[in-house]
Amino acid sequence: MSQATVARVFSSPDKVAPATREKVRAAADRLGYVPNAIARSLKAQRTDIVGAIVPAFGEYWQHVLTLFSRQLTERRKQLLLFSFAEPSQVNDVLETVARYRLDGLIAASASIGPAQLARIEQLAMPTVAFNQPAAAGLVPSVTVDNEAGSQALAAHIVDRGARSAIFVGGIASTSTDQQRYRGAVAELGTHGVACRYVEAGAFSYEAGYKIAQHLADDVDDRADAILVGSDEVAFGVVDGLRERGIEAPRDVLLTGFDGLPQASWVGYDLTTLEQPVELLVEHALTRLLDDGHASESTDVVVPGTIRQGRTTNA
Amino acid sequence: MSQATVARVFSSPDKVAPATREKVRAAADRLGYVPNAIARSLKAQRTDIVGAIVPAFGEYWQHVLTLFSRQLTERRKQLLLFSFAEPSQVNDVLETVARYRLDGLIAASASIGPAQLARIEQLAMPTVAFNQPAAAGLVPSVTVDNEAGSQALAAHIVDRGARSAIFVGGIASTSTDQQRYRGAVAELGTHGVACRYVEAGAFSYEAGYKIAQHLADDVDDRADAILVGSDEVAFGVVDGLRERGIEAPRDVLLTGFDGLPQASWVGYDLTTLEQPVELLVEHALTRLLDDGHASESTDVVVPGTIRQGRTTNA
DNA sequence: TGCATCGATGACTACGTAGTCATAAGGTCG
DNA sequence: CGACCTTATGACTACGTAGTCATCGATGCA
Repeated sequence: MSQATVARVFSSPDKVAPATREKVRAAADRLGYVPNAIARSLKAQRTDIVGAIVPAFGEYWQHVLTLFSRQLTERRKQLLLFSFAEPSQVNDVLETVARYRLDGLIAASASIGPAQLARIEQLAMPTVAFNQPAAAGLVPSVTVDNEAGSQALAAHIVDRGARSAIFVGGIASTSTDQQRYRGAVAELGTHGVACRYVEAGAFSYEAGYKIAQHLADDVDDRADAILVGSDEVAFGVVDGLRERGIEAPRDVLLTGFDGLPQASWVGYDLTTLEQPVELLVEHALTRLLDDGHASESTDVVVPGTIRQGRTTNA
Repeated sequence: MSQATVARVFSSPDKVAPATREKVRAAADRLGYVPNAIARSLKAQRTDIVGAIVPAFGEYWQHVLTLFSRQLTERRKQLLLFSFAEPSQVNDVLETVARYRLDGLIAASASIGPAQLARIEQLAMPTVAFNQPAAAGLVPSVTVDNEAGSQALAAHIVDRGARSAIFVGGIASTSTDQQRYRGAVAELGTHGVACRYVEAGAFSYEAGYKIAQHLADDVDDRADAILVGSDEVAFGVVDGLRERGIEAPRDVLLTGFDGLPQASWVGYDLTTLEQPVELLVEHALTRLLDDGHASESTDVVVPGTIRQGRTTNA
């Protein structure tokens, strides 16, 4: 047996005579031999690994990651996770990413700014920005239609009789927040409904909970409807308002954004814009792995659908 | 400049004269050179990557994974994710795992049976079974103290006046279910309280929701308390019962197990056994990466603490 | 029987790094 | 000022694979 034959048995078995193949297989079993993917990657210049740069927190990202992992497994690829707790860590993370010659990179975080995107560009690694509108034009991107989604939600609450509204965002400087707010304002404007922006300070349950109590205490400034920029924050808002005796939809109409599984939980039953996450992930991976030619438009925007929950049942 | 000098600049900079170092750095910047981690791994027989085999579903695993990723990032290691939707996929996954020469492997799923653990053993890869009691003795493991936790919860509800109880598990054949049920039965037994086991059929919100409605409809078989084997199922149970007009703690005492973030959300405010997940993860990684000598006991069991929520506020 | 063809296999090499050893340049001290 | 030591650098090799090319035996056909 030569090393070459063994290699063939594991990489292109049909090029080896069946008898030899079996002998090699048996010997491998006996000796506990397993092909070395590292060496294979070095030689083949292909790792079968896709990297993902994501924030270390947040229900939404956990949910998305799970889907990426599932779909990658189906394609016989692995997911290498690069998570970061602080935006300041992103640069370090990028340098680490650069060292692994990944087959593709998923950039999923508002903390990845233009400078970082430029660095990614340099790496000459197939990249997709996932739900990060600010990256559009700089890097191929796949995004849910934030503006249209927000417009739909706004139209929905106007339809339910809202004459005043507040938009609760997570972090004002993020492009998702801006797009979602803009969509809401645009639609509400055509109906003569004003909409103030309020910043919760984070994309977290706790931030939503706190800001809701402030809103509740500020009696001068009640609104018919509260549009929350993301589901996780919305859950906090729902609970914070409840704490003050304000219940949706009785006292206020309330919507989220994202369509997390928990939004369907009966305890919240939130009206929200459901992202077609499976589809988004599929688009992202197609773009990353199958494409090659940038023939099609590099920025994909996929519409979401309204999930009608109890919180806007007038 | 020789290749050797360049290598030194990136792996042990202090062995290179400052002037040379800067020249190399500058040239690298100019040419876009980045060290190749794949080649490095091949040579060094060390990948700086830790693998994790986890189910593709479930809030709990998402939560744990996030923590692993965070702690690994601090140790300058990466997390390579191997997720599977069906238990039948585990064998395939294991073969893939074997090919990557990982620095360590986290086996976290009840679907990894003795046969699979034996295979893992063969790989001669540092391994830790995470919250998978059945692996104890076969592979080093880190687990929360399921029995003691369940006992504590049982004592708690007895203290709150429960005279009858039901245990709602996810999947009866899993070792976590069994340990948690056993703990409950043991403690309740000493107080003369019977405790039936009911299987939800999955570790999911939906399973809990459905089983709760069955329980509610079975009027002959009401109990003072329901001990649910995991938080995610418990959320479903809470909502399923509410749907039938049964509210905790008014009509029944209710507890979960795990201590997910959502348990603290005011909407549920669940009494549950909080796992010290940070600590568990730390133990797991220490065992995996720092240890080397199996001097200390290989099976670590860490106690949890009760989180007192509204659902047992008699 | 001789020649062309084809399938199976082996020898060899490159992928990019890190460690070993050798070598050259500079510095110290008697 | 020379023997010795230190520091910086280069040449070389192995890690385990896959692809290229060469080799060899068998088969088919005239």
